[in-house]
Amino acid sequence: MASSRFAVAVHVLALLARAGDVPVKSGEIARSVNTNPVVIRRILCALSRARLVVAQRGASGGAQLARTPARIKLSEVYRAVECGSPFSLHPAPLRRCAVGRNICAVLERVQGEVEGAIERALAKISLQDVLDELQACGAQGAKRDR
Amino acid sequence: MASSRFAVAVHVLALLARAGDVPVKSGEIARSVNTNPVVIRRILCALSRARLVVAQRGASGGAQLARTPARIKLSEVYRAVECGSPFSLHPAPLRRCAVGRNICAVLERVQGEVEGAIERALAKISLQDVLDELQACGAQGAKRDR
DNA sequence: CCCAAATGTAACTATATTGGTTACATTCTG
DNA sequence: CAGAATGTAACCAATATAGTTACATTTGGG
Repeated sequence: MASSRFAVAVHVLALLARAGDVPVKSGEIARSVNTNPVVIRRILCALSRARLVVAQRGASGGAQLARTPARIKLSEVYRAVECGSPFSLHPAPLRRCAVGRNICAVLERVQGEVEGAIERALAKISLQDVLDELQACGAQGAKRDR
Repeated sequence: MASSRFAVAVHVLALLARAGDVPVKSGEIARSVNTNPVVIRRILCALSRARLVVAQRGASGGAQLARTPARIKLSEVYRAVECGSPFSLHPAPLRRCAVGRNICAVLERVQGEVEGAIERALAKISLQDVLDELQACGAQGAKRDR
């Protein structure tokens, strides 16, 4: 089961970007994503640990981007909220078999190649690129909603 | 939860490669992988549908590679047994929000980039490469076990 | 020609992950 | 200091995965 945390995280960051420097509350974000505020806070928490957003507690708190959208790469977002590899190794192959004994070492290298490929693909895309595409997609879109 | 089907599939194919043209039974494979024969048969079934192996039913049946190891790319194996994307889109963002309305289209493109990157990374590795690395890893390894 | 052995597959179970929800301690601001 | 927000724990439902049993189907050998 692939998680949707990355998708939600990008959605969240896009909303924060459009809000500029006014802090956005988890409840508002949750409405746009169409989920529960706690789910959003969990994502925000991960993004905050990764230094991509800053959250302010207390009354009139909320979250803002920690950097300009051009300086946030999707690879950082991915690392912040997903586990990394699209497949895992099998637990305990038979050690008294030439294949079973060594296959995991080989597969770990393959796993490394794949993770690197994902990382590089996502490093090419910035949050600003996402905003630009959103703008292009929604050329018909209203400006004055949130 | 990332599945281990790809890892098991590569393990299975390596065993078939080493068996040459003698058919290997799911039970024998299961012993090396250290799992249940049905789990192996499920993987073999997917690999068979992808035309990577041929299975023979009935007494003295079993599975063999459908091609030489050099002509089997790990990208084909991955496609045969895994679902594709390491992340999924979130179900139903709010359509009356400029971001919510268009984010999924943008994310689908990102998803495409990532899937392409995985595909290309795995297309560079053949089953023969895996066999060579197994050999290198297990240079100390016995030849006469299965 | 049948029987043993193998695949293909359905059905069920246990376990883990994910996302949704409630609840609440903590931390701010006005 | 009161209200509002985050951070987080605890729980639940839904789903995916892998393991297991069971069995219909197929096939080759005696």
